Amino acid sequence: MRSQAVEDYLKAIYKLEEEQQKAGTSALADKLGVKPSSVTAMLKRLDGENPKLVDYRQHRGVSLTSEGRQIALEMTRRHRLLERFLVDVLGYGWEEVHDEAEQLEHAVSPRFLERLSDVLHHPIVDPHGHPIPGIDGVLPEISWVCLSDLEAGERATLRAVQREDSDLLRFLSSVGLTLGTRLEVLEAESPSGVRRIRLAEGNREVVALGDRVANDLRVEREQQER
Amino acid sequence: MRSQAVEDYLKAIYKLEEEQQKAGTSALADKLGVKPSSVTAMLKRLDGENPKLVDYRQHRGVSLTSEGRQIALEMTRRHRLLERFLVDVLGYGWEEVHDEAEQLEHAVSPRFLERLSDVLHHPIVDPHGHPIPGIDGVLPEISWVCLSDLEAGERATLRAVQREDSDLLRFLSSVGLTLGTRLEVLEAESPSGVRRIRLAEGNREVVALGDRVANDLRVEREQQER
DNA sequence: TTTAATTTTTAGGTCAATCTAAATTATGAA
DNA sequence: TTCATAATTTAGATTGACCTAAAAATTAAA
Repeated sequence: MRSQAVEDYLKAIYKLEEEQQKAGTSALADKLGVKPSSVTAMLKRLDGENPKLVDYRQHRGVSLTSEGRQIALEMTRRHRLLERFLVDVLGYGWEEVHDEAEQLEHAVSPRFLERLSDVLHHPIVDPHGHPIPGIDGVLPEISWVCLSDLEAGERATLRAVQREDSDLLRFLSSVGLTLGTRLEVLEAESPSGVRRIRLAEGNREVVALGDRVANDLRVEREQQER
Repeated sequence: MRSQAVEDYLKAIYKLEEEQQKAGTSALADKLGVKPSSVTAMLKRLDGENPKLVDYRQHRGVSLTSEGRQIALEMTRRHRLLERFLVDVLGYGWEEVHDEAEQLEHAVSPRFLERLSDVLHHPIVDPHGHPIPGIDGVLPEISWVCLSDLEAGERATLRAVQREDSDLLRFLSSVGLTLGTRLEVLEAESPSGVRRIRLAEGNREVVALGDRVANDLRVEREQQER
């Protein structure tokens, strides 16, 4: 129990719950890169074991028990602190850290992690802007909105990217859209699905973004001056 | 292939070869904490697979092929660099690092390791004084001798401790015998198996050491002044 | 509401890494 | 050299995590 596989399943269920998609067998299979039949088998195990880590009912999906959520949050803390370490100390790019952290998160001890958190001065977000759960499993509250919620003319600061996709991340870096960058929405919400924004600093480049991407970018709204 | 288990077996065989004990089935079983029958099974696999990682003949022990040694050296590099990191960056004590590194060494990528080596300024010994193999698998040549090779009256500097034993390491720290400490041999080679040395710095404490321990401490001889 | 399509589960297998118990092979002391 | 002891290997099982193919349940469309 508490094998690497178990940790991965709990994390995947947690992520689906977070995205408020209901965690079904095949959604999980997809995330984990295994066949649905394997998922069914594992869910039965996790439901039937002591301690019970998930609530699973046939054909009805699965959810985490509080023990299960506890572990998922711990894994998330590990993952995100490790990503910070990779970027801040080892000089990785933000698009390169995911897979490495994915491996390391299963290997580090609680001891290691707390030392690391000290050395990094207890960061509250990872390199993509995702909040890092505390040791107590509490997520810092952060009130950012989707870039797609902004109207034309609004200004905001890029705070997070909700996708682990190194091509996207590389693209964002290449146009100067890194965390903390201020921007202004030129055109929002068009039927074509294309938005246009302008960087408020540096080269003031204009960037076109698809609607899916606009949905994955989280920004901090700026006070509207009038 | 190249599972955690495989990496552990190769490392264990390497260590036995290094200590010039012949690598027999049960010596390996001991080191690895498994039953001899499991070792036999694994050795057959490692011998029969492509690439062939060990030379194994029934009842006759096992040795590493150059591919096998290559991997064992890589694991050793990982282990020792990670130990340095734990001590130098995370502030672990030298007696606390072994188990943590044991886990991490299987999880870090080559990329990670080279970045780490950069950040640590390419150390050539781990916190216990053991040489760290280069990326090319070459061990830095170091000419240290056993403390037990010294005659009474000789002076030397402690350079390495050849045992992963946290009680021993804690003891050494507690009497001030850390790496780099200068010392003088007061009594050597007595039939009782007890040696007495004096620290050449600080409190100049006199320490009694058993013969097994004296064998595990490596020192750099000082030029005899006369 | 009936059926077709999709999703999920069951049944039965594989593979790596371990185990126990029994059989075999080596070794060393008399 | 012989035989008892110790070391090693074989045989056969187990466990976790996965698979494929077939069966069953759910969902959505006609």
